[in-house]
Amino acid sequence: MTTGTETLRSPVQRAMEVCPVEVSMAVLGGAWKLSAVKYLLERTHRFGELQRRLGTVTPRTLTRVLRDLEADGIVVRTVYAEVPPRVEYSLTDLGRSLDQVVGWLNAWGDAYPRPVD
Amino acid sequence: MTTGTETLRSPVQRAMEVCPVEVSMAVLGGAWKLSAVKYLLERTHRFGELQRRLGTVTPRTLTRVLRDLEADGIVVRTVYAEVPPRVEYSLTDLGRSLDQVVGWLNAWGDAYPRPVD
DNA sequence: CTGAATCCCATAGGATACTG
DNA sequence: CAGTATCCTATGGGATTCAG
Repeated sequence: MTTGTETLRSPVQRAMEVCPVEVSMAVLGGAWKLSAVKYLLERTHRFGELQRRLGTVTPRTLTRVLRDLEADGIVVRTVYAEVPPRVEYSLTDLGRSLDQVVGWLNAWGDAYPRPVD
Repeated sequence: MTTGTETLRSPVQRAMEVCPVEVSMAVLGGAWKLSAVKYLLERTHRFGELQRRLGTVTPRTLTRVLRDLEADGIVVRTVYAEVPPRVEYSLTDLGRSLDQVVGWLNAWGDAYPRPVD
């Protein structure tokens, strides 16, 4: 399985020099990224759909997040030549391989202990 | 299970407003963090041991990483009143609960496709 | 040995406004 | 609708030096 890209983003490159877990974090770390993947595991989404489901993300940030995920081979972006424009985001095989991980991270974060008042 | 702390770091607080996976990333995201946890899952480490095993981390950064993990209830720091000083880092129950996740993220990062030359 | 102090820079990510 | 463009700030993280 390949990413479909020839050049890796520099954070991912640097992570590879250190440890496999760092590679995972270089690809998946950062705000909104795993939430977006979580929704895309559910089904294909349009840009506006993702924005609404994420709640408070700005279009600029969401664009960057999706572009990174695309560059890292997680997401595929499909543009339809229509008016008004329609762009759909879905997961690659590599993206779908995150199913288990996302499930566990979601469960772990959900069980994360809230401090007592 | 509680963190032992009363106040959460602000990134974690903000993540809680969004999604459980964001909580996980707020706690585990960032350079060196998961690598440190990975080694601590193996056994207790002294500061210098961790530094050497991580390879190129600076003491300043490693200190911040460990302090964050401590504040988030993942790591416990034990200071021995000796000369020269000895400080040992180990995992809390919450930290050990990351065993599976770290294993999976390590495997996923290891299998992450390198681009063809 | 285990940091703290200081300095520095790049990046992440929000706010706001605009466009094909 | 799906972004760009511009501006801004906070913070993450490295380099280097110093200290108990």
